[in-house]
Amino acid sequence: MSELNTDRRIRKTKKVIRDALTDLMEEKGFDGITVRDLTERADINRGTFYLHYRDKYDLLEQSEEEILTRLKKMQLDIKDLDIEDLYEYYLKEEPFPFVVQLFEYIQINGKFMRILMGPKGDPAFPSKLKSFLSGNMMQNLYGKANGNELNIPVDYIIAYVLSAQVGLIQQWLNSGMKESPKEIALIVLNITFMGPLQASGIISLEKIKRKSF
Amino acid sequence: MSELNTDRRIRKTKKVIRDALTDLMEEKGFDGITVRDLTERADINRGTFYLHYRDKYDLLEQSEEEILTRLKKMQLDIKDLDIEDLYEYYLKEEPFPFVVQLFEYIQINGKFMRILMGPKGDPAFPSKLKSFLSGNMMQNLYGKANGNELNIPVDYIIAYVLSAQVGLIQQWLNSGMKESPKEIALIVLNITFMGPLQASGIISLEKIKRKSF
DNA sequence: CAATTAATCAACACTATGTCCATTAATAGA
DNA sequence: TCTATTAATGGACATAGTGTTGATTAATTG
Repeated sequence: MSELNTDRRIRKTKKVIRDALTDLMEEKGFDGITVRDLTERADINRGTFYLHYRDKYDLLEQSEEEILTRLKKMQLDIKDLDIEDLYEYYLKEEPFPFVVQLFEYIQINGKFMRILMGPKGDPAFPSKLKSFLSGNMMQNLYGKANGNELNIPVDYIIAYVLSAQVGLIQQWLNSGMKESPKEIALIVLNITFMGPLQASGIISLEKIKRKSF
Repeated sequence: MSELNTDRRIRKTKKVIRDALTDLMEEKGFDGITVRDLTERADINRGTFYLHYRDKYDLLEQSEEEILTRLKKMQLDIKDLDIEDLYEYYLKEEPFPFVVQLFEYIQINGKFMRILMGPKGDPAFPSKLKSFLSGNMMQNLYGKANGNELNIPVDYIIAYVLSAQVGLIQQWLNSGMKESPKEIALIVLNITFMGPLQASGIISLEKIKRKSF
């Protein structure tokens, strides 16, 4: 409900504060920012800041929360995602719709998310993004991945995939979002399914097979 | 040379400050820490801190730098690493020695690195670690990965692999370093070579082959 | 147009910063 | 063991940021 603020002044104030946050984070990093910095940059009275946020941490949290809750809203219809469904898309060489949707939304908040996940950003945000992605895609992996021949603990598989996917998002943001959401979603699908070395053609699929298999 | 400080007092002071940094970062996150906090926790005079560090950022940077330069020292003998060499290890089911060495060193600084890369840590450290890993392992991938059938830009492959590997390191640290450096190095090798879904047995190698190939 | 409420301004006590200086204590080397 | 050196201490300083308050001004809504 905090979105549907009726008073134009509040909307305007919150906007300039958040714009100031984005810019200043890029310049000096989040923990180099003071409330003074924010209000000077936003050209508002310092007291006004405290009318809306408890402190700079509250501002950051609210800004992140807004992004994550909107992401969660688009997630509802794919709760019972199966690896076989994904496989169908892989065969059709089509990106999975949810992932396209995800990148479309990321694109909207591109600048802020790029900074948030960058070296001057919030060290907690990648974890938050991972646990969002995890909620979507990882449930049924748990079951299927047990008892694999190499005995790699499932947690490592999950950590690998989540971290890699966040890395792809970061690379996309840092390189200026040149690919369309569809294109980048297809890249994600292919690398994830084939593995990085196979998808890039560095190693052929045949070479992977090992004597022991 | 800053390591070989002859004066015992300096060594002692730096140690208690860095221990305080580690503990306080775990408790309240780096940017919640004040110099007062540090010196109270370390039980030294506040002025003493400024005898050794310019501010808390200097302390963090020196602490990270120490870890990274030591890492770089062990890296020298594997500069001309080839993907074929790695492939030999993969076939022999043996971890690559440098990676074992890497995890042995990480283990020594386990607690600090875990916190540094965690949600209360330094958002810049994962990038630093990536660029270290990149210096080692990525040069010759650039050449080989061009002109792959899927036309995935090489930067995405690299971002994927680096991010995934950092994710494995984090998972290892966060789960208490239960696997030996050899074991975790082998896990890294297998997942990287086969891809996560294949290594975990979720998808068979045969299924990956696609009509278009 | 009137009632409401957001934004401003100035002031407050408080905490942290980084830098002094004089003094004390520990250390290394002769 | 003694001495010169230098690290650590304790206290003080100006400066800057924090979060809150109360009185005042200005914008917004219905």
